[in-house]
Amino acid sequence: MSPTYEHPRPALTVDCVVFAIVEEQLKGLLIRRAQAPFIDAWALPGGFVDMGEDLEAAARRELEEETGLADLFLEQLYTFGSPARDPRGRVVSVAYYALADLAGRQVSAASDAAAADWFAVDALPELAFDHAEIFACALERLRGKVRYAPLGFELLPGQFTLTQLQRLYEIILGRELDKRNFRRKILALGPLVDTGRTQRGLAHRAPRLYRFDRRRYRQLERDGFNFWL
Amino acid sequence: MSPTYEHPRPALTVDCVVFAIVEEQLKGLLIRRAQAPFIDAWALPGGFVDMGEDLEAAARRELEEETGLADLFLEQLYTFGSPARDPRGRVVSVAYYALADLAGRQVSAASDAAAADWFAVDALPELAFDHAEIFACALERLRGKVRYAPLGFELLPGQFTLTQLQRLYEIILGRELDKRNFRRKILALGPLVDTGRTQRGLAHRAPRLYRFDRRRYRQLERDGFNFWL
DNA sequence: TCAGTTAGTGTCTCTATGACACCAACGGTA
DNA sequence: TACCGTTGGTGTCATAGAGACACTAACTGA
Repeated sequence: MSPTYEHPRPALTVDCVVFAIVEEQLKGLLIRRAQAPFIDAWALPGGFVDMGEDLEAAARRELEEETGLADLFLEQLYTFGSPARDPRGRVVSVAYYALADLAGRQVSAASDAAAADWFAVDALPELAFDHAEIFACALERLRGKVRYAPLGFELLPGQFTLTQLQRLYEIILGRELDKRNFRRKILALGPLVDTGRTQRGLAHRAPRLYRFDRRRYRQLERDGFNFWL
Repeated sequence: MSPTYEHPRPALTVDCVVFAIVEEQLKGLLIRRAQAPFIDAWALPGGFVDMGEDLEAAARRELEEETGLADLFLEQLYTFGSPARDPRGRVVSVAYYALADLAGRQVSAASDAAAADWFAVDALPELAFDHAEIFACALERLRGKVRYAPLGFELLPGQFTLTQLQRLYEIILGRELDKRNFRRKILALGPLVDTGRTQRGLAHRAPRLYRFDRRRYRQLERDGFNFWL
């Protein structure tokens, strides 16, 4: 009844919730808006999707433009489309969440952003649009999915110690875990391999470095097994 | 840099994957398209989102217009936005999946659909656009989520027997379950309550009827517990 | 070399899961 | 009305997984 080209169209944006472990806390990345509406307010990095551009590509582009971060783990979260969510008019936003390993990456405000900074997930400032809702949705997803999918490794550098890994899970899940039980279980899963290297240079006993073997994980996944904590 | 109104806009649609148990099989609902492109091809029910209309509302509207089904459990699935997924131009589609209890509902083709029918999920015809991919995504989600969320009950009428419930899980998961273990576990969870009624009129012993108590389930969920099979 | 701190390891108990077989109750039919 | 066929409903035992728990080893810096 209604050919495509006649239909009135909502505008389409992408928004990204980026998580990282910073200073022993789970934090999210926000930018300070340099434009109206909500000028000077904190918001999620994101922006309009270009014609001919894939949604995920748009999310990656906006993320890099506004924060300098590239090549992160990125997954679609949910699409927010309440008619009144943007004062400029009808704007539908496809939200993504991303995980960054903190290993010395520097975030740099750029493009439409006047500043970019990390905020503890339970101490966010007021956010523009419905971004608080999007953020909450992403956090819930992360906390839920980390229990049955190997997301945690995306927040660590390629090689890491078991203590780091355990701390990471404790931070995300918000409760303490038993060291011996944690190690027993996580090593029994299989895809964690000892690199043979140790981390020297710290005061105290040098811990072994492990890495996560994605090939082995995919194999186990196919055989149908149960993750996890 | 780019005010909303100047930005070129993709068209926005919703598509729905509707599941039900029909003739002891998990089936999905498809419509036969009455319009170009893909005229006469089987496709998912769906269509363009109106300006000012919420996304979920659009999904429900299209579903009712094209199949006559209303008031189903409906949840957002994923948003598909490859630039080339629609030959008419850039069309982004927000996909939903729905669960219908088969209790005598009749589907009726209407509006843009020339016909509507149920197909076993492992014996689908060729589908229009990228609808085969959307369908596969929905099926994977259903099979995954049914194991840790009480989706199964949405596929049954308000009162049901434990045998029906067990059959349902066997059909979705594709494997047989032990009757005694199934009952032990599912009753131990709590939110399943005996209505005191039995289903009479069949040949053979009259089974008890149970219902799923959502209030009680939400309570357990808050206390943080682990579902499930 | 010693003090301080983190890394790394095994056992036991309890709970959850999976395998397994029989009697009960109803309707239909002879 | 009795009996046959079919589905409904129940308990135990053996095994595996999860959680609680404390000490020794190894490194750095003073």
